[in-house]
Amino acid sequence: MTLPNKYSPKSIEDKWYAYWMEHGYFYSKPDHRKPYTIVIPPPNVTGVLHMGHMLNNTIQDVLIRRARLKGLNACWVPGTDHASIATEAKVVAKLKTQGIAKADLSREEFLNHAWDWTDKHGGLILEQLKKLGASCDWKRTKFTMDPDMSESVIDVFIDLHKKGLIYRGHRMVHWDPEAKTTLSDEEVIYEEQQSQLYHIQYQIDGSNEYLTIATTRPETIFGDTAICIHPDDERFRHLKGKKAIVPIANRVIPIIEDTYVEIEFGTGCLKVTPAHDPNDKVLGDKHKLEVIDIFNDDATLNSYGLHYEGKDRFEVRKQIIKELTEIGALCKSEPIINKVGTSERTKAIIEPKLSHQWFLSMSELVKPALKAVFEDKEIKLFPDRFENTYKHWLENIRDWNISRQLWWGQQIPAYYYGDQPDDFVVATSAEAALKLARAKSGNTHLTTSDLQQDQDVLDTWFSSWLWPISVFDGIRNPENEAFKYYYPTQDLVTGPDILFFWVARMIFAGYAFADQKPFTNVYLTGLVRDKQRRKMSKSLGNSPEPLDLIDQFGADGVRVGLLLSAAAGNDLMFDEELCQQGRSFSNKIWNAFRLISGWEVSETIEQPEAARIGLEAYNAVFQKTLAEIESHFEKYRISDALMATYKLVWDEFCAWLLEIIKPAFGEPIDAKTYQAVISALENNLKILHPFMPFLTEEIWQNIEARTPKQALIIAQWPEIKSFDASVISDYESMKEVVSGIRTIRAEKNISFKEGVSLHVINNENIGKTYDPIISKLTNVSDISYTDAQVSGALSFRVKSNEYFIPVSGSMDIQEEIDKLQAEKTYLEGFLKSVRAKLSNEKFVSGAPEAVVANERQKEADALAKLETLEKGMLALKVG
RNA sequence: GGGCAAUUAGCUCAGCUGGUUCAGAGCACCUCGUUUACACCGAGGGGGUCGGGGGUUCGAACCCCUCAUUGCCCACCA
Repeated sequence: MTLPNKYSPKSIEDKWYAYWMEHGYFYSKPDHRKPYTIVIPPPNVTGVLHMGHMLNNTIQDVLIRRARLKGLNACWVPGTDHASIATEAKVVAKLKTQGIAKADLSREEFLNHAWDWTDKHGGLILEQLKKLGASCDWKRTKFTMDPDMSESVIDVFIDLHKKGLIYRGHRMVHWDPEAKTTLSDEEVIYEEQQSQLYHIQYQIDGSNEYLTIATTRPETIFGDTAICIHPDDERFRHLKGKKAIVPIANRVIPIIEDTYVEIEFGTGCLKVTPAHDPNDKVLGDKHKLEVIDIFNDDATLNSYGLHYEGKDRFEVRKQIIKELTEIGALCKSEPIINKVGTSERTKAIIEPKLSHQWFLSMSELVKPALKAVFEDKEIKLFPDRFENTYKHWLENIRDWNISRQLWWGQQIPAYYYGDQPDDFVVATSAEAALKLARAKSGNTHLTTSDLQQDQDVLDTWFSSWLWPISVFDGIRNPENEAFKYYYPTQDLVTGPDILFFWVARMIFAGYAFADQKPFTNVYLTGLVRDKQRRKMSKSLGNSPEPLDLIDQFGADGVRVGLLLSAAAGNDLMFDEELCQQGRSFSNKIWNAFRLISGWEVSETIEQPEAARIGLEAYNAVFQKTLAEIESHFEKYRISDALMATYKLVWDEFCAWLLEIIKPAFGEPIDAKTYQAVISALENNLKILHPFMPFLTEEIWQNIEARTPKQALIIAQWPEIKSFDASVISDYESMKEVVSGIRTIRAEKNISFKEGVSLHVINNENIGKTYDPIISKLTNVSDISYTDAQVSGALSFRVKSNEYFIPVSGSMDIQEEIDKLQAEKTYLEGFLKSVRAKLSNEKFVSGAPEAVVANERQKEADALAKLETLEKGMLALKVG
């Protein structure tokens, strides 16, 4: 069998993914094993894969594959989210290109378009995840608008309404004039912007005096229903109880007093617009002011805007400034930096708007979620600093506006039967609603045609907060086997940007509807940024196409590249070079396998001593590393786990072990060594598999023919065994010796082909165990032990041992002496500092015994080495 | 305005409970190398007063104070 000298992932990846699917390794059903469950953060159904998905799904796949290898019943539930506002916006935009306006469609027609779009594009992202190697249980794929999922949402709504936690309220909410819907507090992003603060004069009614207010929103003067001053403000004392005239509108409004006004800010006078500012609304309620809403749903002015009716708010701002200037009402304007709320989805500037909306009361739901993290500690966040953020948000939470003026989503199951705000009932169907409505109204003549279902849908997050429960049908059918087995799930992997939107709310839902936490560990990834720390975005064009990367570097290479520098919670500065490193690593492993597979095995030759010792030492190193990897995984330090694996395979396995056991060119290898190295390779493939599933399966299946039951994906994680630390420490000393010899060869340009001899003054009394390895790796023809300095030789020291390599011809004695002198100077300094510590009474008495003993050991070692050095220098000078 | 975090080699970051992991890793860089797995390689090498200042301690990258810079989250000041 001849293998290509480069690993080529393309055909191999598709082959093994198909094989895994064919044999159902991803599928999970309840059995006697312990479950290990992850639910995917469902991407938007019409979304495409971006680097953030790549990172966070790679991590999930690593966790799932590792769990599978460790013998757990691993179940990774995939799915998609209907993403109400985002999807609806896309559908509206698409219809627009076809010349169709949403307003011209009935709800039903629009939803047909939306479903068409979903069927056409939906799930594309899941297909992309397969290219990455994601081992999801595809049979369990869910969509947040699957009939059973929607039913769960409605059930929960009705339940919460019954409990009085969901209520309808007339409140000031965030209005997105572009999507024409309200948004929750979390969906509003505040952005700083450069604005103007306009000073506008209002005439005092029945006087020639003027009063000046300051505002950033002059277009809202049409909604003014008062002017507010501070009761202690001397400047305006004489205006108490008077009225002012709104310019242009020429309406007369009262001048009120409230301590809310900052005397220092602006002019100390505030215009009050209760319909369009949350603070003004509070003032308005307090002082019983009139509320004048001047905007249409798209933020154009309505009839209250007089001659500006029908014009957009920002257009009106420009024009009204002009008009105010012309009539002399504008005294000045000054630049000011303020924050404006924008819609997370449409980027439109939010308009505060008073309207009837549905709210979910949060104060009770929050309690168990705080307890779970801070008292019972049954949910952990990684990194834990996010727990602070979580706490702060939970403790300051306000009621959740869950209604959206959209069509794409679960329609609110409220049915109106009359004109009063209270004339509605909540029920699963119109029929059920009718019964309730008749009972509530006392009107037995009501028919379904008298009922009008609420036109709004629920916030997307009102369905995704149920995700870990509803994917197992735990809302509708809490006693079902799957739910009882898989819930609560173990790990959740997601970005910190949806900590509030999703993670916290899932915790609320878990305790509220399943009486249990939804998951135990939350791993928060960082954001993927580009080299210049910019966020990756379509508009910047700095986001690589994930599938192209996979094409170029292989899925394994990309996975490794992403994980190498992705500590939990840390942003990832993505650079294709990382993927290159991943690809190189794939290639390195591939070639290690090529080397081994090319060996001819002989049953008759004996195992060389070097191989025996090398394997023994390597196995100890493997065990040590395995323990480190376990510890990294326990702390969710995934990139550290990968790095430990990387070094084990590249350095310990390839660079040291394979070189040690490698038979001479054309010679066969003994069977014993071969078996051992195959077994070592297999163990490596197992620990590599979570990171690099395709390559490892390919090599695994190439080592020997395997039945489907023997596939690597379902193999057993290597057993953890104890190891002898002294073996490792001697092995490390050996490496230093090898390195010393190599340095001399490199410095003196002695070719590897040219054999050299090595003389050792064995002060350390190290056994000769490793001599065969030293000989083999450095082409040392003979090693002799001596007590005396060797003249005409270059030397180096490992611990207090001294090593000499005689060189033919002359050598630069002075250079050697200088080298020794430099080592000596360093060592003397070191010794001085160690002794300073040891002669310090407080250190000796204060520090733990082990630390003091350690310092004494350092002192002894340094002294021994110094002696060696001095002897060496003397010999050089004499010689 | 409040809170959280970060600042260690050219870059990205480890450094977990203050002391044998104590100044590290990977990449990049420099020199050398067609040795029979791999140049997506090998061998060797250079490079940091651990952001500044102060303190606690026998001992500080690590704890405390302070300043600076950066990032993130939260907050209704027109």
